[in-house]
Amino acid sequence: MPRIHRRKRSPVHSARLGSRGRATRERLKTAARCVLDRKGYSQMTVADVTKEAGVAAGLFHRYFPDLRTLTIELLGEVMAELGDTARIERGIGRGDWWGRIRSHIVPSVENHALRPGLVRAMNQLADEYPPFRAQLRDFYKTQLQLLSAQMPRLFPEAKLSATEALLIAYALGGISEAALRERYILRNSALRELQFTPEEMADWLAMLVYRALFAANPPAGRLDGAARLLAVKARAPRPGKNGRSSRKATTG
Amino acid sequence: MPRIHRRKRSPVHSARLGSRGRATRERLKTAARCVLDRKGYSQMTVADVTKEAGVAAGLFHRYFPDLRTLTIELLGEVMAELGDTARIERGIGRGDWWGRIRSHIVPSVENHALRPGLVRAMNQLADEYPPFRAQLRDFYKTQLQLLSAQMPRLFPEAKLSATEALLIAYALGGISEAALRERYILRNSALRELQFTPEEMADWLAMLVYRALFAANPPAGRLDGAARLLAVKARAPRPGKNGRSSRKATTG
DNA sequence: GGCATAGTTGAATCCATATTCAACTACAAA
DNA sequence: TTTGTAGTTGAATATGGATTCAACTATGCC
Repeated sequence: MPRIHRRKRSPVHSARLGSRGRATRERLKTAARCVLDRKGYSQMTVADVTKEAGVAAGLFHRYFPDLRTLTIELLGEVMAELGDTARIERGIGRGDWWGRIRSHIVPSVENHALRPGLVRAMNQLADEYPPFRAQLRDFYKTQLQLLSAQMPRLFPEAKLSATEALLIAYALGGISEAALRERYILRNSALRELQFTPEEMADWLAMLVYRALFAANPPAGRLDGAARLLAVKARAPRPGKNGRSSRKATTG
Repeated sequence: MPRIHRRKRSPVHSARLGSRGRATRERLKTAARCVLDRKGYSQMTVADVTKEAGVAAGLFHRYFPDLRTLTIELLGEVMAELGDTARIERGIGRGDWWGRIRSHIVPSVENHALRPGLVRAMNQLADEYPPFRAQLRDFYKTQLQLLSAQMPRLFPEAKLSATEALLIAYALGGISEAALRERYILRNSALRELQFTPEEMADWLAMLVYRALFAANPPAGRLDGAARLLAVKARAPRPGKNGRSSRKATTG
């Protein structure tokens, strides 16, 4: 966590900047995006950013009070792009759950594939700075609620409360979160060798989410990269009366 | 990330410590466990630990070269306890997948419930220090491989490679990881109000994992807390020929 | 050109923490 | 009781950044 000291002479307000100033401010932001992606938030220093921007160290504080403020501004912009749920859901039929799930996962895969460092930085900042954590949570929540808000009506017999639905939504969100972190952020070499395209990755993850949610495979027509997964399923769809009967599923 | 400076006069080797020394070393470890749980790794300072232990600041370096070393020693011990997979799998029948999944999740839930801070600290340290990241990955991998190693044989028709199975295992691991983080580490207030016991939480998560893996509900006999989830499933088990047909699942 | 203002520089300073160490204390063996 | 050694203390010092600021430069306007 970049140390933040107390003194603070506030930077020049953006509105009072001339065009040269605005340009420099942008240069710093671009540099920061780059450093953030390379080193992550908790390793970033002011010197990293000014060096990357090709600018004297002291200039930083003319434009930003500290690294955290800059980072929040930056990541906020990324989130705004990503979180355009209207765009994500465009063209998805109301009952087309396979399509909906998949089209929520696709941009997330792309984001991890394209700027893994930024995703990591987001998590670091959220871990260290509660207000941003809240912001990030809201961001996810908005996404998750598109799913969880439907659940009670989708499965009336289960009598799910809104909160129970939320728990399920968080859990399902973890499916792609974990896989994408392992593949793109930690760059697990085995997973890299799979050479999945982002599309295929999205197919596989959407498949798992769909199955966890519906206890069934998605409609077979449009599975694309994930069709092979249809064969991943219990051998005996109707096991006997007690748990032991599932022993049949074993190999050998 | 606690700063680690260069100089370093190495601490007294454990073997040369008298009984008083060993006791103090333990006291520091206990204190560190406590601070770690309270503040996490990246906020912890040497002063925190010595203060908690009720000991002069300088004494720390007689026993440990730096915070990271101490933390690794500590978390390694926690992992050793947790990773006793022999114990976890004891008494589980070979084909009893519901039992196996559930009994892997239970200790993880307990760990989150009991010492959420330590789990968080593990992630922070792994994020900041690659060697520990490798160690942690190995730890999970051991667990995951109990699952992924079986998959190719479990679903021969899917022709899963070992790596593809691993991807699935990571993804499934994310289910409980995300839910437990949200509930116990971030202390999401809505989820807390659910008042799930660790047992119930484990039941729900195991249920979702089982479904994602087998595209079916687990055998009905032993679901305990999660029985209600059986009703969470697609209304039309055999949708028509193309994707659109799943529209039936919609409310209204 | 002369002037005013915005923008830039980097050496000086500040700060929170880590790390050392010389002096001190507690204990145990002789 | 003496004395040697392990253990402890906390003030002094070292570090790696962040932050400031007085001097400097570029730009645009008259």
